[in-house]
Amino acid sequence: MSRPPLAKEKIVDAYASMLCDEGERAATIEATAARAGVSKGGLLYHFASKEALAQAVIEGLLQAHAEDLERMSASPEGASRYFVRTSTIIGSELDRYFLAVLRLAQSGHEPSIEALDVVHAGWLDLIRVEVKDKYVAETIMLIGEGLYYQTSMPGPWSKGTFAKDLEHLLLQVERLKNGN
Amino acid sequence: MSRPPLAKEKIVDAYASMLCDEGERAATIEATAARAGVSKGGLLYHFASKEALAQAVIEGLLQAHAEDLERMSASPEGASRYFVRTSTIIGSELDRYFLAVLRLAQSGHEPSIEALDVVHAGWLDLIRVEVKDKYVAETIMLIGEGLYYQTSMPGPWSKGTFAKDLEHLLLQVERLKNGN
DNA sequence: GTCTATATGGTGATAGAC
DNA sequence: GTCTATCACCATATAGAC
Repeated sequence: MSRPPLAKEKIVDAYASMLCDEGERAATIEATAARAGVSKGGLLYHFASKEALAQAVIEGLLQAHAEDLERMSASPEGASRYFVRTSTIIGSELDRYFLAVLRLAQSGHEPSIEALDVVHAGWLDLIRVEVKDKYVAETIMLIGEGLYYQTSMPGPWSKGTFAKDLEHLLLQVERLKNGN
Repeated sequence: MSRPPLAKEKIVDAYASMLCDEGERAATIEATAARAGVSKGGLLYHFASKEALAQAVIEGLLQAHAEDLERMSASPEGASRYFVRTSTIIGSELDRYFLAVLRLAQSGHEPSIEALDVVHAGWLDLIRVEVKDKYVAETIMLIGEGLYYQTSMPGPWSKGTFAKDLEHLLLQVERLKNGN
């Protein structure tokens, strides 16, 4: 990373944001260029094709994920609580890249599908270090996943229903872990 | 319903399948027509615009959902177990319509967003009839949601990891319900 | 490094034949 | 009810000016 050209990063970020907010259909090269503040030709100088742009988003996800795994394993609250809690955080870099790659995966983009597999496996592995019972660990992971998908959903119901009950949901996670 | 023209139904089904399998980008009028076995013009006789097609998919979801709620509340195993268990079933009519509307919602389609809110609220309401504790009910719903999103994911990891542990996950749901 | 201009093909929708 | 032909517009990508 060190000092990558500013324009490149702005373009990748714009593309990821477009994918999250408006979907693959709307995430055209021209719309991405406009959001990044460059022209179509300017964008295509940095990324020769749309596929190259997708690749950059995937790399952004993998890097943000690696940093997240470090924070997660170092977290005093424990991996599972960290995972479920941060599932309600939308707008972070990790979150935007994850959602963007998810959109690509959902339209059949193979490299994105593989990247998401790696990311999911990484999270579950860390939860299983803390929570020895395999099925409890999986259940906790599913709660976090469900929470994440609900939170990242556009509708008012999805946005409001679970996120405000986070503390209570974390209590249920504790119950699962401790067997009471 | 009784006896709706066969062609119309085949077209809606083709559009929903395209949305699920290939995403909004690939779900063009022409591709949908080809999958349904009609020409572009033939499709546009039944559905004057793409928006009309989207509306039909939403109606299909709401109807399949209504039927699902009936089965869910009549289910001897209980609403929550029914909900989590059926979250791993992919390929059903309900599943395809849900996923299709989800794709539309994720690209910002307002009517789809509203329909999904209704569907989610309907499921949670029924779970809460069985599971009195609000937060336990929400947790169970999240497990089902997480399971559903993992199962509907293209990658091999997502497909295999949780679905085969379904019985063990249902056991965790019981633990949450019964407080042990 | 960034722009404009342009080639080429896809995409939604209309008109009208059968 | 279904088709072909057609239109206007949009998307990706290239070429070349600055």
